[in-house]
Amino acid sequence: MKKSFDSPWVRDNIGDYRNELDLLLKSAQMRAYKGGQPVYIQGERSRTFYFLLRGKVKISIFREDGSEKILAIQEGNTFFGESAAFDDQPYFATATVLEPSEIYVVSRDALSRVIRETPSIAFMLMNALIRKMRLLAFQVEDLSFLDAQKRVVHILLKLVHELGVEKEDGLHIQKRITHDDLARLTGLSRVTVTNVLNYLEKVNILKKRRCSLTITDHERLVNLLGGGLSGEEENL
DNA sequence: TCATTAACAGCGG
DNA sequence: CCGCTGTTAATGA
Repeated sequence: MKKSFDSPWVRDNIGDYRNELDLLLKSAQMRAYKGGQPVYIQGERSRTFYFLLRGKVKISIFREDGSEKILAIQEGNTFFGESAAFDDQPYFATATVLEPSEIYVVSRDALSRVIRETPSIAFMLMNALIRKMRLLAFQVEDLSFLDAQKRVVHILLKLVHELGVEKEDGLHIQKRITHDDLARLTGLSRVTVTNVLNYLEKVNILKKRRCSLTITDHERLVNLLGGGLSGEEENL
């Protein structure tokens, strides 16, 4: 078994389905989006879904008071809004473009047409959907069972696994991530995230600069998470 | 006890 | 100037 490192930072949904993707995108329309624009909003009904070719999109759930739970941050070669391809329920989340992006718009009708000719296109989408389902399930697990410190530790492990780069002083997370981002990803308050990060720095597990983190002692970070997570590898 | 909200000050790009 | 961070006080489960 592998550790549950599926990161909310989603970077490729395609895998071995290059040909299927090309066929699908032939019947899609490309649009350019500026940063800050919404692609769709929670509650909207639509018969179109999206493929992010290049750029960055945030998928999140907002409440009336403005608080936000980030479900995923997606970069190039990923699908989003897939629910609209399959049923008539409104979108359950909001998709916001974070930087200038090129996005293909695919209609449900076009999808069912190309699936009839090339059924493996359906498997491509199922593959993307299952990966997101797993990602969401792991977030539900953390929200249900982990305390604040472990939630921060786990998101750090996921991010470092997905985005980590070896540096002289440790594993560096090569993305601009604020304490606020971590709070919205983990369902914690910013104060709590800052406190945990300060503690981890005090005990020499990581170094932080503004918007940047370096893990200097990965092993002890893993130990802080402790056992008990499903899918976690046993080292006997 | 642990975490949250609100508020504010200092830092720095 | 504005966004990010560190910190405190008050409040709640």
